[in-house]
Amino acid sequence: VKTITIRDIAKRAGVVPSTVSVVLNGKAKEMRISDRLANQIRVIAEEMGYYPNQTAVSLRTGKTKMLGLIIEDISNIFFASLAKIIEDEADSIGYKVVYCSTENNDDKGCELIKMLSLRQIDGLLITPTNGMTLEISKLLEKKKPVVLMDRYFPYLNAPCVLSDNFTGIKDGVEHLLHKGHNKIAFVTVDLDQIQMHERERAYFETLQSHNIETKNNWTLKLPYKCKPAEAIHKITSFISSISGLQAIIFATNYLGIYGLDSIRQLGISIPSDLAVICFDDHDIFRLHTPGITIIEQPIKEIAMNSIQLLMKQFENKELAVNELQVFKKPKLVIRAST
Amino acid sequence: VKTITIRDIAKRAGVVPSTVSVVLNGKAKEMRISDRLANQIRVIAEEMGYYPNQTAVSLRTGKTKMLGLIIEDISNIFFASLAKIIEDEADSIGYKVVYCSTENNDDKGCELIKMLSLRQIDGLLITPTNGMTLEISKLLEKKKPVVLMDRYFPYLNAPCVLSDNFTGIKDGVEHLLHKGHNKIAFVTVDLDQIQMHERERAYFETLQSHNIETKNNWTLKLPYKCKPAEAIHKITSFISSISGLQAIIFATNYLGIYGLDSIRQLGISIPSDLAVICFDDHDIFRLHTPGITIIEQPIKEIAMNSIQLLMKQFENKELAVNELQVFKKPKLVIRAST
DNA sequence: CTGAAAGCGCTTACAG
DNA sequence: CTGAAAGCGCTTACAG
Repeated sequence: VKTITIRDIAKRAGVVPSTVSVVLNGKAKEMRISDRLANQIRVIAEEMGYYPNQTAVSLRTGKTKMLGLIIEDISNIFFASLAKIIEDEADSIGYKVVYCSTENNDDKGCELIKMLSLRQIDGLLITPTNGMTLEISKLLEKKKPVVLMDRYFPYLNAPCVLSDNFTGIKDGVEHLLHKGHNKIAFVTVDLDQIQMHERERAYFETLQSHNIETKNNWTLKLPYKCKPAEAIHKITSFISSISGLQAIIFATNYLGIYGLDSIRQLGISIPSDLAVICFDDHDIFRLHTPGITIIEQPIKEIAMNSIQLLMKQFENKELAVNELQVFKKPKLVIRAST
Repeated sequence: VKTITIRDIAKRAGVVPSTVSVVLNGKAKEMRISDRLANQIRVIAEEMGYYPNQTAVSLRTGKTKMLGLIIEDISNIFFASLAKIIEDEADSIGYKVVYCSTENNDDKGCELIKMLSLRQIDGLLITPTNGMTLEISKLLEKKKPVVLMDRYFPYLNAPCVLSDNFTGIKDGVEHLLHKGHNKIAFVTVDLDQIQMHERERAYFETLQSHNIETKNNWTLKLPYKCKPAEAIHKITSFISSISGLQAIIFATNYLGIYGLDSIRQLGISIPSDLAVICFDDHDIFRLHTPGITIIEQPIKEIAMNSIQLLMKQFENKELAVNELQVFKKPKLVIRAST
């Protein structure tokens, strides 16, 4: 099956290919081509079922109308949700998106940036790993449109859109304090990522600013990629090790799931009025967690804002300083308990 | 920042661009280019940080090394999991993947096929909606490599890789019968998709083949995109409407989640020994469902097999008849109860 | 108003 | 062994 090109149409219309190109790109007026001829060309193109070869267009124009989405893991519900909103937004401006998972592996992440660059991707949305700093700074030098999401590098002048992790946890802590819970534990994950640091910092600083006692052994740091059984065990013994515990904050929902489930599953006796707050990634989990308070990630806001920042770069607009680091505040959602 | 092309290297090496191309494509031997020169060219390319422009390669060769993944919704954990495995598999053979969500909308699905085609995508992996039949048959005509996943059209000769939904439910039913449960309800979703029909058929036929009574009002069909609250309500009253109910099968995990959660959440009194089986999509859910039996979707097998079938088509191999419709059997996973 | 030409960066058949 | 040329399908600056 031969594909229809601009030449085929030109031949049929009795004009030269460039005329067809001009018409089909809506520049007929500009080039003062008669309406009659322009229309005729459009009709023929339609009849012949012509679609421009995007590869050829890309080679010529240098634009692929494709976005690269580099995330930790597409099968993770947080990133999958992000991916959906990004797909929708990209679609609305005529872009398709190529996704790639870093699996939090620096080398893989850097490789992905290279791969996508040589495919002439127009812009990159990245949830970076720490080891990607250099590669990202190269992109910035090349003026390649790029937006970091969810994580950022303090010393890199890259546009980024983030959860306001600090305020999220701060709000959570203050919610608990307001309810009269002063003895609050904190469960997090041992990941050297800025967002995890921010959450931990918020936990300590908020309590301190309210003159509430904090103790290091009220904090549990689970290894990244901790096996569920191990996580459950550690969380359980952690909880029972603190007498008079009134509340617990899970700094990631991943742990939250294991944690809450573990509690139910093992039937551990914890105070039935233990207040639980969990940093959350997605809607779906809320169904499973009656009685807990969710710090809801502003996924939609992050995704939409990221695309906007990318578009500004496409238009060669300078980003204002206050657009370089955008913080989207999580929302506290209180689930009715059973 | 100027990008390095084959010409720059040629100039530096004192040869003509085609020589560089030949060497860099590993055809130096073939073209009887001296090892010394070949090496020199490779070194220069390396030094200059050369990467071939994929767009140009694509235009010339007609291959983009990109796959299109058309699914219902990337934010759905089933498809996200599929997407991850497909990403990995594609990566291992040097392909990137562009994803698009149909949202079960026929028009959108057809549009996506067109969009991806004009981007010269090398092959398509599709979980089709019913209305995509025509567009897919066009692809087949054009000999465009395509594999349908998870769903298929009985009258379309397209390669497809599917869950063996019938056997999955059949195994589930027989598992229940074996345990001595004869009064089994079935909760499904009102979607005109072949896999849902197969699951329902398996429920009825398996019971009938064992001479077990079935009644139509032991089946609940929820509307697609039923709101959680509504689903919970319907499932709850459905369960309590059947006296002496011994077991229940959820034909999708989506419902399963709502269903099980609803039971807990509303504290409805159901027989504590009610056996529950749920068609499942992904690992993560199993954590939430102690005591139920999962019919586990063979996601990994489907994804890997699909890529293989696509590759065969890339190599212009004819597919054997038994490769045209591949059924991957779900696995029964019995979760320890609390 | 319209046409001829150059060129995006590459690969490959062809000629020496 | 190596080089010159054509061409993938398009867009755009240029010339009439």
